[in-house]
Amino acid sequence: MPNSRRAHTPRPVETHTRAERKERTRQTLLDGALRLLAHRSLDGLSLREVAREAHIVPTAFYRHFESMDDLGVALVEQSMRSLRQMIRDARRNPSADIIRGSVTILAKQVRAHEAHFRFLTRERYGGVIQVQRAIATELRLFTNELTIDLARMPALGKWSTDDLEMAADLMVAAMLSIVLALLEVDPHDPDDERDVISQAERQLRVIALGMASWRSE
Amino acid sequence: MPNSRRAHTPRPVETHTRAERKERTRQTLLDGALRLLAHRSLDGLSLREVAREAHIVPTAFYRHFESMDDLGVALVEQSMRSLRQMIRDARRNPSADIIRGSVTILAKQVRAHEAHFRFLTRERYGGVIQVQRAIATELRLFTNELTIDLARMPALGKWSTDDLEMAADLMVAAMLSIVLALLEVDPHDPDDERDVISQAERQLRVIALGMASWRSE
DNA sequence: TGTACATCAGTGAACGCGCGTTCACTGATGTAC
DNA sequence: TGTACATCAGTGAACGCGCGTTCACTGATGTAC
Repeated sequence: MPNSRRAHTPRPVETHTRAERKERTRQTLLDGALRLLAHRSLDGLSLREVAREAHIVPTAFYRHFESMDDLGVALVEQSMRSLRQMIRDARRNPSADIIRGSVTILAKQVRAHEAHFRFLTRERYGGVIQVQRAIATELRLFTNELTIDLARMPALGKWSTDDLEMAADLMVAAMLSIVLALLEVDPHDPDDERDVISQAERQLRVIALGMASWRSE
Repeated sequence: MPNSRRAHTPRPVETHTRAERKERTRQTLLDGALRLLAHRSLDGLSLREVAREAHIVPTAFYRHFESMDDLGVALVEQSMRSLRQMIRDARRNPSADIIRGSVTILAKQVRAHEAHFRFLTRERYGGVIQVQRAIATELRLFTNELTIDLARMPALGKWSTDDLEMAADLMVAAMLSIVLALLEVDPHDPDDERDVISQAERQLRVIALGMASWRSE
């Protein structure tokens, strides 16, 4: 017996439970929004555009999000998963050369989740206040974790908390500028990308050297 | 004899030539737009809002700018004047402690032109491509000048151009993150501001120390 | 200095459009018996 | 397993609104003589 359902509900695929279908549509909305945000900011994106991109009627949007701001926050959460994954990878990294290893992981994650990183860097100071706050909070967590990692290093055992934070903050600033450089580089010019990575490594090495000669009070 | 002009043309002030009046209105539009951009991005700002803020009918906007994008680029140019002024101040600075002097100037300029710096940092990755390009170009010029300054320093005489650029780029990244921290700090909490400035100085000192131990190939 | 005409910054009505949001609805999926 | 009812993701018409842009205009300022 062939499928007798009418084509009212879109995409009569193999997943049939309501919850699964709903989750699928939600993800379609998020993916579509992220696609539209590649070259624009959340501020200039309309609910109707996002619904259109997801092949859904505008009113159905409300079954998934209260507003575009709400969707923005969900997008931050999803993008942050990429960021956290990166940190976990870097932590697990047993590489002898920590700097080279970290930059390699950074570059790989940025390439694998370009849209997410583009969204995060753009909205960090972009517009919607809730979104900005969500990003700021996550970045502060990142800096705090790095501070703790630094505190555990024998060479920095005598540093003041203040100085550890200062150093972690500087390293995060350097990494952010590396992320931005990676996103700006022509993604299919391996030479340019190699240059950016080489410069990134040297910048982090300069910071490490500076930390080695630093005398914390 | 009292002023016999009818109140058709707004604000019958002492400047009477057409050119002066026009320039004044143009500036009113720019100032109003900057005010509206304090907490939002250019992408979400409408022509009619800007006209309203300047007490002008929407159609009169076109006597001054072709479009909102055009106004955006003009705003970049104006904001960049603050940035360039800062660089000139820093260059002229005969301070014994270059780092402390530079950070002081940076903080002063940011406080004196908060709206400009807020606009620049927000739109750097914000939306309108022309605006982004204008900002990126100006920042590259800044980095290039700093590279030349570094090349002139005796201690760095043997550095490769590549490494000089790497170091200048790192310093600019650090300064940008300082600007962002200054803009985020509660502007009327002098303690917070002092902490940010102190951290900024130490970060630049770490970089300087690192450069001192760096062996350029 | 006075007159006649040109310029042009700002006006105001009008347009068609996409927007966010409301509402009553449909019909497939889920559940209780 | 079959039936009757509840749930709810998605529909489609409708709304009022602010938007960018056009157009013909006004009247103060500028210019030529």
